[in-house]
Amino acid sequence: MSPSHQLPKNYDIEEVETRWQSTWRDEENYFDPVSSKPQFIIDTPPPYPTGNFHIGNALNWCYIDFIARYKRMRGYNVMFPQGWDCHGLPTEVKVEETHGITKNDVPREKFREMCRDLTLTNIEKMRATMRRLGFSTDWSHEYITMLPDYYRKTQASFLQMLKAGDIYQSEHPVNFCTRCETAIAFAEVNYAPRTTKLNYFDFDGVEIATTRPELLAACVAVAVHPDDERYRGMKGKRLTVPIFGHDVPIIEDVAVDPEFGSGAVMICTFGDKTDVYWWKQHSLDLRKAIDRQGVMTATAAPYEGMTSEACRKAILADMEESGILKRQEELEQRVGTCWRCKTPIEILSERQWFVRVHRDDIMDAARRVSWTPEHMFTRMENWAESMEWDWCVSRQRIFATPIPVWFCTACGEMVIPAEEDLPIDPTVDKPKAPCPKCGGSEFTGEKDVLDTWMDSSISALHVTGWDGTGKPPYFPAQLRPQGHDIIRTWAFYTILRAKALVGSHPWDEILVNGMVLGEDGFKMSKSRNNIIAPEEIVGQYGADALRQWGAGGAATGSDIMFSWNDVVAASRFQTKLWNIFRFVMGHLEKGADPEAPVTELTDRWLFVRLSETVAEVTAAMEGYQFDRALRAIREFAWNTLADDYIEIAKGRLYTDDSSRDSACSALRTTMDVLCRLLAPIIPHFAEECYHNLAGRSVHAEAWPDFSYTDDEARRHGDLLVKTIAELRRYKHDKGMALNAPLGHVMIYAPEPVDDAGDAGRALNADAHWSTGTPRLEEVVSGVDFNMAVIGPTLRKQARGFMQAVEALPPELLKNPPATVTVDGEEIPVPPASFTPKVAYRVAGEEVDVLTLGDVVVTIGHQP
RNA sequence: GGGCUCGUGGUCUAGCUGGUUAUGACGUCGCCUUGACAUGGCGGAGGUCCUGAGUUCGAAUCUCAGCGAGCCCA
Repeated sequence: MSPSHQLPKNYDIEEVETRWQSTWRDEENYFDPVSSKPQFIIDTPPPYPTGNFHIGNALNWCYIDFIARYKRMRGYNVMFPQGWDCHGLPTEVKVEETHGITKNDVPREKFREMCRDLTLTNIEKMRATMRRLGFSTDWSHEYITMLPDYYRKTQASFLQMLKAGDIYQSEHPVNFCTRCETAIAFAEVNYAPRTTKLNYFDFDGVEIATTRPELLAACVAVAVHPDDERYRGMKGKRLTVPIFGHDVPIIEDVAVDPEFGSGAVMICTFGDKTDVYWWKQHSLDLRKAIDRQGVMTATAAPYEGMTSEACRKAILADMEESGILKRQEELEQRVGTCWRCKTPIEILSERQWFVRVHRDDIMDAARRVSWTPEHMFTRMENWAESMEWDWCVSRQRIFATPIPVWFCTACGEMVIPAEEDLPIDPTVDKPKAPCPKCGGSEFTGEKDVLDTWMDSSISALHVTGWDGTGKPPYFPAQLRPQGHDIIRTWAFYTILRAKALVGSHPWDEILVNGMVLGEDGFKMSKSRNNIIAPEEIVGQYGADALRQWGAGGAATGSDIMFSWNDVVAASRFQTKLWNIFRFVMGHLEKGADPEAPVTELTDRWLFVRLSETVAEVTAAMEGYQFDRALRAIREFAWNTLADDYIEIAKGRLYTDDSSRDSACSALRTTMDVLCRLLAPIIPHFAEECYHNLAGRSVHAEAWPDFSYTDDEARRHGDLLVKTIAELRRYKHDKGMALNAPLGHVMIYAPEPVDDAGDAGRALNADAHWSTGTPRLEEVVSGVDFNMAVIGPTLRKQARGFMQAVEALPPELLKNPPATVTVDGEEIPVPPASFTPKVAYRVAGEEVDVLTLGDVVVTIGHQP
């Protein structure tokens, strides 16, 4: 017999999920600008449109979607926008590759157009994946940073900060990638280990150790530690630089490490960050030996025109030949590299644009944000404390937001556009008025463009309705979800910009998610061949299974290993739920009074458990602990509902008894609540069930407000479940089938229990409850201590007390004395500090006896 | 070198403010085709809770040190 006449036996994941995805309407997820509900705006991460929505994105978006759906059910006016952070080098590189050109082969605007075309194609691919994962995105709040509507705001934000003095241009050493031919920010520098040679050579009589001999031409001083006896009295002397012949001073500085190399270091402009520090501290000269392409300049003649690599070899060869190279040592070092292309960065002094970093302001704002997990705040703090230079925001690239300024050709005055004229491209557009200083009409547009983080760091302003000035109408956003890998960039810069432009923190809360690792425990990468694409998972097990993996795979915030096991377990859970649901629907279809009250013990017990589950899941969702939420739901559905409740109440459902209606009501309510609890995590499955149950969409329903207390039902129900479990074990141990008939069963409990016959039907036995005492011989076999009472009450005497109690004669264990003797001292026996363990012996009758706590069960041998 | 996180049966994992059968999943072994489900049910085996010291009547849980892993930064 089919349990339900309406529902198919198998849950067809692909069919159900795609059916609902084509049924749901985008409008259902739109933020309502005139709603009276409290707002919940999520400042979602705008991914880089690579064309692949990878599994790390998927995890992040699962979290966001759980929250968005949950908050909607809790009555919030939710905004779940979708941005695309388009600008940047990878797209330029891809375009160059695909078209077989370099950026300078075509006009700038043509190149940008190619980049835009590629980006739009990629966005389309990623949108498709996102839809298949069932995210409740508000597509009416999509933003694309490369389009005029958005980069107009980026330019407006630039001008506002420029006018406020928070942006300035200056010649200053910057990190420079010679392959990308652009300046980059510290946040874009990664450090990679590498083995290099430390070269010792004779520098006009002083031994110097350096890893960068090619920078000899850029040497501007030699530094030693002031306490270093070897160089006592050398300060102020001048040395002649080998090969190049210019003079440099000897200086003293405590930052020199006397233990490293020879204790004397040559300062070049610039070998590393420390050189910049010394250069500033001691007002040294500037000698540029390497240019933007990484090629030696005229300063480095006769090595001019060589790459720095070739120059290094040539200089070392020349040093060796002239006998000044003394020896070389292997050295492990960590070298700064460009995060996009892995090329070692150079530090070049360049005219660039900078954003002022007001560290204390930023940290004040960061402290007003609630961080989950809390320790992620420390990362922000550490990063802010280590910032030494301002944020370099200019880039010498093409596909990016143009810096909207011109310079007067005649007098050099900087001219900026009016806000209403934005967006502009200063290399194409012209100022509308002559130069205010000299009246000149010839201008040069700024060719530099902005760091892409200048685009994405105003996302919080954009989604809260910013139009380029003033305070956004919905500011601040409620939540920023993001990965911990971009705390030093996106989170840091967003706080910086919100503080600078609006004067306050951008969001109330930030939820930081972990990284997804491959099944082997390592970061997913092509070289390890451990990449799993979301499409692969969805194709086999569906979006809901992937979402369950995201919810349950790890505690929110910690890194999560991908595991096919978890996905399979997730899909099995859905199968189990589907069978539960079919079973329930089958019984509801057979007819049941929907208004019938829930009266029977087992049914009321189920409600108690359901009520506890709702409380637990709600608390977990409030704290973004999706793993706890899912675990509580699974535990309830699989163990409490399926294994315990249904197995016990099943027999009653097949009767015509009036108590059947009570069970049907309990099941109807339970399925209703369960669907709502599941809705944020597995929206397709929950929708399919709920529609069959209630004929409406579960996603338009409120979060369940189910609260039920019934102490008696809880006590008696627990007793019933425990007793039946024990009798199942009894049958199992006897080698009986679980549905095999059992003889006369008497359950002696301390309180009268009315189970409506459930125990008898579940056990296929003639079962009766009694408060009497079985006529059995009772034997005290030991004692159970209640440490939660004994520990705090007796402290150091606890051990002695327990020994004293164990020594008591059996009859005193059943009727405890007022005091016991511990170390010769009479101490009072705390109430409820122990209970005797009681065993029962058969007294004449041929019965088996089971004891569980204070319940005794006797089982007759034959029916 | 500094900071952060973590170290629990074969594998992955829960265990937040300390309390005596340490959770679950996968795997494994045995029994059961019971009127929702064999993608199932019931039961079992399997753990020095990384190591050492300390605090405590009591430590997987708190403190310190060590070892190891990952991430971030110098």
